Amino acid sequence: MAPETEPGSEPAAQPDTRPEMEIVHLLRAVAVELGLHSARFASRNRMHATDVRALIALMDARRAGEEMTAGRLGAALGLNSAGTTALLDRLEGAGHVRRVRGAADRRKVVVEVEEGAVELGRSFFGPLIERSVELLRGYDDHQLAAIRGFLGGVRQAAAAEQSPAPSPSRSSAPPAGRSPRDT
Amino acid sequence: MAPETEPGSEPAAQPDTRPEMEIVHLLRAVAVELGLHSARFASRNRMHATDVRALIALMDARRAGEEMTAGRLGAALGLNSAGTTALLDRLEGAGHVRRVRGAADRRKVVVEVEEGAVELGRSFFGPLIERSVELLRGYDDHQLAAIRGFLGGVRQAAAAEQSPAPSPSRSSAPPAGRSPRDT
DNA sequence: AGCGAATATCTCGCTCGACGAGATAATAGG
DNA sequence: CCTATTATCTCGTCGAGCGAGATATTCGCT
Repeated sequence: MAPETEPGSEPAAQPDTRPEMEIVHLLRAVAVELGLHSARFASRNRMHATDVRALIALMDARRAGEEMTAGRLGAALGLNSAGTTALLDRLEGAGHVRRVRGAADRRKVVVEVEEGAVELGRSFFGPLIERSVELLRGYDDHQLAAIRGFLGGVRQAAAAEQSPAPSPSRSSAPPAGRSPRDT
Repeated sequence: MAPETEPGSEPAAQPDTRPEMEIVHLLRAVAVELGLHSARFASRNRMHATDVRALIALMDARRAGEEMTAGRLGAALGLNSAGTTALLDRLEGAGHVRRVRGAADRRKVVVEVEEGAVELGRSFFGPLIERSVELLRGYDDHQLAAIRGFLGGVRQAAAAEQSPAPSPSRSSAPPAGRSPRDT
């Protein structure tokens, strides 16, 4: 039967000592640490987690050359329209973004990141990115392939995990596990 | 002048095309995906992000054979005592944990995870962990060392990052980073 | 053109997680 | 024992995000 490990205490299922677990926990630790890093950036600039996620989404879009509308941003963050409006009010009030009426479709509100916010982000996340690149330079192609493969595999596993309906998955993953959307 | 990339649009600083950036972004994507995975677990079980983090902290402690008190848990999550009490009320109400008065020090409240919650977590995160282990088995020691090294390095970089404590700007930016703690 | 349906965002009222301040209970020290 | 300290809980409040619905703009159909 199950061996007791701590008399007088919980069963405390034995730990799973496979050597691979070390890396699995390490990955989780990195994810947590990156989250805390963002949180630090947030509170340091009087923002909340959502605001930071929004800025990142906006910069990603900018980098990709696409314009980000209020609706798309809200969808990307899993917020409904009311929450999105509140988010934009906050970001705009803080001077991080600017609302611009859509040129083609004037119902839309295109959200543009202020140069200052970009700079703010770069100054905070830049060093971490540089350090990461530096670390990666120390590995050969065989190793880089492993890192890529492992991260890509975990990402897929975490993303695809138990989805009952294997319907056409849009290119950039929908809100996942969430879809408040109104209207 | 900086070369224009998109006429009629923002300056949109050019993308940083270094090949290492692919992995950097991949790591970020994994972190995001793991976060969403937890969020999925949370909403599927009518919990919030904090509740899941709490359960994880509790199970980590359990695995390490330490007992987790209300105070230590709150500190680990960055909650103040009021928030911690509310959190425990929620978790206990949902039947995921149990409050037990400290045996030695009866002021303390030891939080114990119910077996059902452990099972719930295992059934949700288990497959992802198994898949990760499986992926890792496909690499040789040289590659595993790279994965470990990279993740460990990024973790350190994200954790240690800039904390020079410039000047205690009390009233305006108190929570800075972490440790609300009251008392 | 003209009108109703669809779409994009905003406004209002509410819920609930988290905070600050302080109350209560138990322990440790002299 | 009496006081300082520690651990948790209670109470009142703030604010992020939700649901419902209002408003503005565009699209499709006849």
